[in-house]
Amino acid sequence: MTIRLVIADDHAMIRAGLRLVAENAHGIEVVGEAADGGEAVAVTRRERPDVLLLDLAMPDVDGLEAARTLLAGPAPPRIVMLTTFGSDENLHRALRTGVNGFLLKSSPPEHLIEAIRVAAAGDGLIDPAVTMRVVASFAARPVLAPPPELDTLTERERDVLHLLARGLSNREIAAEAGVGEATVRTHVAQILRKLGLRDRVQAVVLAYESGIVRPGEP
Amino acid sequence: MTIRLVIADDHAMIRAGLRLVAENAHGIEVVGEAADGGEAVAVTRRERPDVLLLDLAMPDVDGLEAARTLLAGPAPPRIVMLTTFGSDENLHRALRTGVNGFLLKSSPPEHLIEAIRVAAAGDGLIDPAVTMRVVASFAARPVLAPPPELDTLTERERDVLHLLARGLSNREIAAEAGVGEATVRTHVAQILRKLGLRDRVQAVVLAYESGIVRPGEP
DNA sequence: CCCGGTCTCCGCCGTACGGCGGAGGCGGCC
DNA sequence: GGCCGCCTCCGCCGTACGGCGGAGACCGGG
Repeated sequence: MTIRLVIADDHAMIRAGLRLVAENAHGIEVVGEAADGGEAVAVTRRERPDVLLLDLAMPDVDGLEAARTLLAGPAPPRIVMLTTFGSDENLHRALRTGVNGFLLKSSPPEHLIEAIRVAAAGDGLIDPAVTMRVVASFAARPVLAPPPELDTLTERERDVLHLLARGLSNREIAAEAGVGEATVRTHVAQILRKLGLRDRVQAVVLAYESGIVRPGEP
Repeated sequence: MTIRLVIADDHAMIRAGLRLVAENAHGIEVVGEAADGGEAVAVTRRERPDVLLLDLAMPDVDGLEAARTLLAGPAPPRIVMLTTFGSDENLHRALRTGVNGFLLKSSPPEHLIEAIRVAAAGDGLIDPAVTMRVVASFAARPVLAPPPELDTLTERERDVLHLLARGLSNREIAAEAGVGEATVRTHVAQILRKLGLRDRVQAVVLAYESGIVRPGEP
């Protein structure tokens, strides 16, 4: 079960180098090449490789665009994104498309082989040189700036705050929590008082900013 | 320039195994061991290793707590977090503390050696088996799925939405945007109508969920 | 030229919200 | 037993909010 690989890069020289590295490894077979994003999509759809090695910056249709197109389509390949410079922009956008690998061209060839094998298995590999930036994007957000007197809230009040932060009205919160609307009013008032907020809108903002609720976590 | 390593794990057997693996590699010297988080902090502060290999789940003070303590202190070590089970909770919390490595115990020993070397160099390595979950946590936050009719908002309406999402009242938005309160009311009403929302609270929620505003980005 | 969209404002009106004070029940703690 | 915190509710009241309809000004395009 050799890994079928397509290489996409706008520089013929680089393609040749990548091909050499890939073919030198056991169990990897290069089944196609492409010089821009459009070709990459076409060749990938024709050859159906296990893994697509995709340069990020290419003329015409770039790697990101090609990745988006392929990953949105049927039976997408595993994609290892390759780039010269690991800017935050590139990194984040690549990760958002859902690639299985993100490598700098400055990485040693073994990393490339490893990334291809990892991607073929459905796992993922991020270049160690940029991994800490990914980590930082987690650390930057949250919880390091601990919610001020948030632990002064009682359990019930935290419940209400969670529902509040979903955009529910007092009536809906009451229904959800199985209590009366008057009770919810009391809780909300208490929350606002304890946290020094003016209204429920500010409570929602605080909930997101403090990490009590996170985008995409229902 | 050998890498000085401290190993922290509550199971003596595991510690012995990790020590064997580490000492079998060239350029790594084990200078200390710890059986819980408290010890890990103490030994690390005494030995000042380049890298601390830290089990996540330990009695008393766990690995996360130890990592937080050390990373908040002076001259923190590079930390490689080790865990049996790569739950999302563990992963996210570890990354938030700012560790340089996150490895599952099911990984091959070479990965461990690689992670230690990478961490010592100040870079980072995330276990390929969980990397796609990290990637997914980027993909989950869209920009890829921008709420459909969000682009139907006019520029002014988007301005107002941004201010709205900061928790401002109509009056404050008016002052901030340099228009009358009545105008803001019109814009807000229009925003709610276009996006099919009931009130400003839901607008704030949508703003965060859709990535129009992000926690920590004023 | 007139039409459509945007931005700016106005008034009216019903309502959800938030502040205030108060009350009863229940459990833990001294 | 007494105290205190939490949870549960109630009423009163002022206000910010949101829906509705309308208006004038500007600007671009058909």
